[in-house]
Amino acid sequence: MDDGQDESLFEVFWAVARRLRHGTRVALEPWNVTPSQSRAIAVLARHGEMRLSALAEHLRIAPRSATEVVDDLQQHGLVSRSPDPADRRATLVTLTGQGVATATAIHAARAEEGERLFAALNPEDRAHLSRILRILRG
Amino acid sequence: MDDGQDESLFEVFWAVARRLRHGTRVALEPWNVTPSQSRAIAVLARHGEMRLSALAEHLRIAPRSATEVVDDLQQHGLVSRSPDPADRRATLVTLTGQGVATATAIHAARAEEGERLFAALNPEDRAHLSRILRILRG
DNA sequence: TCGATATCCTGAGGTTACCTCAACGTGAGG
DNA sequence: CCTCACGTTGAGGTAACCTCAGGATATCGA
Repeated sequence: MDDGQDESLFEVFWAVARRLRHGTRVALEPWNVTPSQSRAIAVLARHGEMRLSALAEHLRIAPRSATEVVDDLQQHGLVSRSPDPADRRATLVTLTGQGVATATAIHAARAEEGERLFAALNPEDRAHLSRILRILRG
Repeated sequence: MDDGQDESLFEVFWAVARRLRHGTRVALEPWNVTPSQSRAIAVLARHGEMRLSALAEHLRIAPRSATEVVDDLQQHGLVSRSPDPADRRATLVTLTGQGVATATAIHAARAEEGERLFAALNPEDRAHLSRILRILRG
C-alpha cells in the first residue's frame, strides 16, 4: 500500500478542486446562469462574435446543443443572433450589452472566489503553486 | 487587466483539474462503469456494507437516486441487496467479490493516472505541492 | 450554368443522471 | 393498538447533452 503521502496527491488535488468548484457555483448564483451558459458567455467574451458552429467547437459540444444554449441565453437577453453576411446559412452569436456586463461580472466573481481560496497561502507558496501548476498543465 | 500571474492561479488550477479528470475518465473506460457508479463503489469499498439511505448521504444525492445507481450496479453484478436484519424496512448494499475486485482495480488505475500526471514533477516540487494542497483543502 | 455535393442550422426525439412527490411496508412510542 | 415516523421504490419531471433527418444556402466540377 501507499504510505499516505503518495495516495494523496491525487486525492488532495481533487478535494481542493471540489472546494473551488463549489465556491464558483455559489459565486455564480446571483446571475442565475447555468454553468454551461456561463461557459458560452466566457467564450464569447474572450473571442467575440462567432458562428454557432464555432461556439459549439469551443465548448466541445455538438452544434445542435449549442443551438439550445444560445436559445436560453437569447431568452435571457444576453446574446443576439444575426445572419452572417458572408454566408447566409450561418448565424452569428453576439453578446448584448447586458451579456458583456454579465461576462465581466462573472469573471470578477470567479477571480475573487479563487482569491479567497488562495488567500490561505503566503506569497512564497503562491509562487510555488503557480510555477508547479504551470508544469502540470503541460 | 491582470498581468497574467494572478489571473492564472484560478485558471491554471482548473486546467490541471481538467487534465486529471480527462485522464481519469479514460482510465475508467475498461471497466465501463459510469462516474457515478464508480463513486458509489468507492464509498462501499471504503466503508463497507451500508443502507441505501446511508449510501445516498455519502454520495450527496437523493435516496431515490441511490436506488437507481444500486439497480445498475446490481445488474452488473457488482453489488447485492440484502434485507437489514436490524430493520426490515431497510436494505443493505454490499459489494460482491467482483465488486471488490473492480473497486481495487479502479483505485489502482486512478492512482496510476495521478502518478502519470505528477511524474512531471521532481521530488522537491511534489513535496511542495502536497504541502500546499493540504493547506488549501482546509 | 447547372447539377451534385457539402455545410449550417434546427425540429424531433432519445439518453443519463439527477430530482420531487406519493404510496407501501415496517418500526416505535404513547 | 393506533398513530406517526422512516426506508425504499414507482411514477413522472428536468437539464444538458446526444443523433438523425431535412431545408436553405454555398461551392465545385463539368
